[in-house]
Order: sequence, then C-alpha cells, then structure tokens
Amino acid sequence: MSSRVIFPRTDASVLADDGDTLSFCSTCAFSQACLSEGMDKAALMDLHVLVEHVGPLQAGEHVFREGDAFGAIAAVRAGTVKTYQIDRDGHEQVLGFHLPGEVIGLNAIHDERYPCNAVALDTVMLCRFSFPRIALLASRLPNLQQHLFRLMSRDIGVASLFARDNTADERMAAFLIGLSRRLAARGFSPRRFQLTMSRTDIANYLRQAPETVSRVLRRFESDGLVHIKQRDVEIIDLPRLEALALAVLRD
Amino acid sequence: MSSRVIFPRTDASVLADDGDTLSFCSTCAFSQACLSEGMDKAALMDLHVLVEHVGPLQAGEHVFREGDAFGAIAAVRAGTVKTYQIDRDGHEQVLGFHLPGEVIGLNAIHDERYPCNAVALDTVMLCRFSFPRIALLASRLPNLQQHLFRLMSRDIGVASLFARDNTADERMAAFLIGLSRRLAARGFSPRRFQLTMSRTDIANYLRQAPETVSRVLRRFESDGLVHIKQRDVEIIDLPRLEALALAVLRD
DNA sequence: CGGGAACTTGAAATACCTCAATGATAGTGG
DNA sequence: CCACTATCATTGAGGTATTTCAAGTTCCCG
Repeated sequence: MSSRVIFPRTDASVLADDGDTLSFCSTCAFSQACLSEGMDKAALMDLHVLVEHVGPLQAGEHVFREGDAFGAIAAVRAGTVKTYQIDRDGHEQVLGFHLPGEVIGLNAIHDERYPCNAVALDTVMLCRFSFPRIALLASRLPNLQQHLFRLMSRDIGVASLFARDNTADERMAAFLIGLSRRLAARGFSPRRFQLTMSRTDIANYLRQAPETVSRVLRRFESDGLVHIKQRDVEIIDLPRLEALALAVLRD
Repeated sequence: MSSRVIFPRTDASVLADDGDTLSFCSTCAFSQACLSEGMDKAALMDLHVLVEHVGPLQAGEHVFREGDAFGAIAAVRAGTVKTYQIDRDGHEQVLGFHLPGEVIGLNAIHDERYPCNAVALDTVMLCRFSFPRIALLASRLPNLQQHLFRLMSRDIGVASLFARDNTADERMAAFLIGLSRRLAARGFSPRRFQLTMSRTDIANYLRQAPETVSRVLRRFESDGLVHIKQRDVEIIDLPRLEALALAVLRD
C-alpha cells in the first residue's frame, strides 16, 4: 500500500482546462445539487472555478490522514473512500464508507485538522473544494450556504449502525440496505452491487468479529435473502432484508 | 410529565426588554463565542436581536418533538436536555445529553424537521435562534458563518460511546469523564457533580441494561474510583477513571 | 405512612467473541 | 504455466461478558 497522501497537493492544472472541468462537473454531485437548488449561471461558474478534480487514486492511496491540516472538503465522484482512525493500541477503527455523491472532510472544520484517515478502497475520483474559498462564496450565495448547512446537518447523529442493542443480523441487514439505497440514489442497481471493502472492514465498521460477518452472510445466503459470491452481492428477498434492517434504520 | 411542547411558541416578550436580554446574553455561550471571535459591536447587536430566551422549562417539558417543523436551534443556558427517539416498538433510544453551552437542533436543518425529541431533565433555560434569520445574518458576518460551520462540524461523527467493542466499564468511565470535562469547560466542578438523568437513561444511552449500569457503578465505588450517593457523583481517582475511558475516548 | 418508581442484587440464559485450523483467491516469480 | 505465498474468507468448538428474568430494597412524593 502506498503511503503517499494525495489530497494536500494543489493541482492547478485541472483548473486550466475549463471546458473539461465543466463537463466533468456535470457528473459532480456537489455542483449538481447546487444547480438544482436554483443557483444561477454566474454563481455556478464561481463554484466551478474553485473545484479541483483529483484522481484517479488507486486502492490504498490516502486522501488525507489524521492530523493533517484541514484545507478542503471533497465529494466522491467515483469509487469508495473508507474513513478510519487508529486506536492507541494500533487497532484500526472504521468510521464509514463513502460512495459517489457523498462528501468527506466536513468533520475537520472544527479544529482545522482532519480527525481521521481517508483511504481509497478502489479507483477513486474526487472533487476537491477549498474550504476557505467555498465558505467565502457561501456568504455571497445563500443557496450554497444552505446546501453546506444541510450537508453537515445530515451527518450529525447518523443512526449508529453499531449500537449494542441490535443483533448482528439486524446490523448486517441495515448495512446492506444502506448500501443498496445509497447506490440506488446515485443511479446504480439497488439489487446487485459489489462490496468494495473486505469482510474485515465490514466487521470493523459494524464492531463485530470478522467471523461473525462471515457467518451472518452465509446464513443470509442459506435463508434465501441474498446471493453472495466473493464480493458480489445480489439481494434476493429485499422485503425480508428490509424488515430485518428496520430494527436499526427505523423507516 | 407534561406533554406540552414549549419550543415552537414564539415569545416576543423576551425581546422587548432589551437591557435584560443583553445582560442574560453575556452568559449565553453562543453569543459569547461569537464575541470572542472578534465580532464587532454592531454585529453582536444584530445577533442579540434575534435571540429569544426560553424558559424556565420544568423537568419533563419538551423543547421539541420528532417530526416538528424545524424553525430554530437552541443553546442550553442551564439544566440538561435529553434527546431521544422512539423505536417502532415504542422503545426509547437516548441519543444524547446536552449541558449548558451546548447547542441542540442542528441535526434538523437537513430535512427541516426535528429528527428526534428533546426533553428537559431538570429546570432548563434556553437561547432560541431562528434558523432562517441566523443563516441570513451569517452571510453578512463571516465569523458567525464560520462559527456555525464549526459547531456543526464538531457534532459529526462523535466517537460512539456505545460501540460494541468497548466493555461496559470502559463506556461508563468514558461517560463520566465526558460529563466531567464538559462541565469543567463551563466552569463547574469536574470532580463533583449531579447526574441529572436516571440510571435507565444512562443505560439506554450506553446501550446496556440498567442492571449493568448499576453493577458497574457499584464496582467503581468499591474499587475506590468514584463515590456515588444516589445521583451525586464524586470522582475519587480521576487518573484511573481516565485510563479506563481512554479505550473509548482516544485522548 | 403508603404506594410507586427507581435502583440494587442474584442466578440462569445467550449472543457473540476468541482461538485455531482449514479452504479459497489472487498475485508473483521461477 | 504452475507452484508458492500471502491475504482473505470460512467453519467449528469453547469461553465470557452482558442480558434477561425475578426478587428485593431504597427513596421520594403525595
């Protein structure tokens, strides 16, 4: 695994080619969302100017590391980013998996340092937004400010998937349903997708032993809930899986 | 327990008495923080105008309820506010306890509804800030905008106290240390304080059985870590309690 | 003083973890 | 192309922390 950190690098070259930047940005969730909220052309132009396109990053390359000075947030355009912390005992603690359309780095604003590591799990493309600049722009553009507030608000108190009172089955079901829905929201198939993370990562995220993940997935398979071949997942009985997840997701 | 909801009520009377409002606000964490960030007098005046002082609320009175239309955030000035959700099975899920100086309601921005209930555990005083108005003001005052961003950022991905891989002892220690530090930051004693919440609430928050909370506290007592008489807590061996909490808090 | 809630305490049940060994997969170099 | 290795995944058996169930106790408020 490369230990090079990609993110802090300021790559001005991507800003030079304006046409390309704009065309890329049409697929960028962040800009899109702002657009759909009635931002005018000129405003959108301002936003595009401060976007940097980062990537592709290969699996194992870090976007940022814990303790790095905070300078920018980023929207995932393609691939999966894992955020994690390293325990004082040297153990990894997986905090989350970030799919295309999702924004990382928002939790670094508070003390101007990234409080966690972010690493690419596969080939990742990012849109990087300098935070000082987007904050400045936000004071001129109420829609952008509101969008940032909403974005951050959504990440507060995310229903803890790893609460103790839910069973291993319920949490795994919730994990799969969560992935399914988030992928669906981005136009991917909600029934068939790839797990870009290892069993160990899933276990770590759900705060369980890897063996438990293995057993639960196997049980799901033999119960006809899903079909799993390596990291390929096909959800067979969505209603039943959702029923299981209900205990965690509440909707 | 009264089921009346206090928060949505707009009480303009508190705004009338300007002198009183201002003197109260000198103790209001929210305004204070803005002040300390170099906001000028005029700006501070603008902020004070949109503050409403709510309370006192009695134990059991709700600040807001899940599903209520979002209109404002609030800073706790005195007392403790508990946030919780009701499970589909009718079971309560405690999300957090909010002490003086802490802000509630930030997680409601996203879909313009409060995603949880907020109830006073004792006599509570609040500063209420209309969100549309404070957001508008924020676009004129970069310091205020930055403060709001920081406030929200801090609440993202709070180290989950109820992760499965920590023992009951570690989580309880972390809970007590957390309270201690937060109270200390507000000028209260870090060694002696009152638990304003019931054992059941603590258990629910830590995602364990009330019996476990009881047993752990008693063990702490007999190990000479703390002295507990009903809801009065005195921390005897802070270093050892912190050492226990370290596994959860990472610092 | 009585009634009810909150809290404590004990014994049994259980879901999950740990430990240990085996099986699959992919990447590597001969 | 095929062993070879390393990593990841699976499977089984036994142990344990915590829950659950059930019974007391204390405290508080009317």
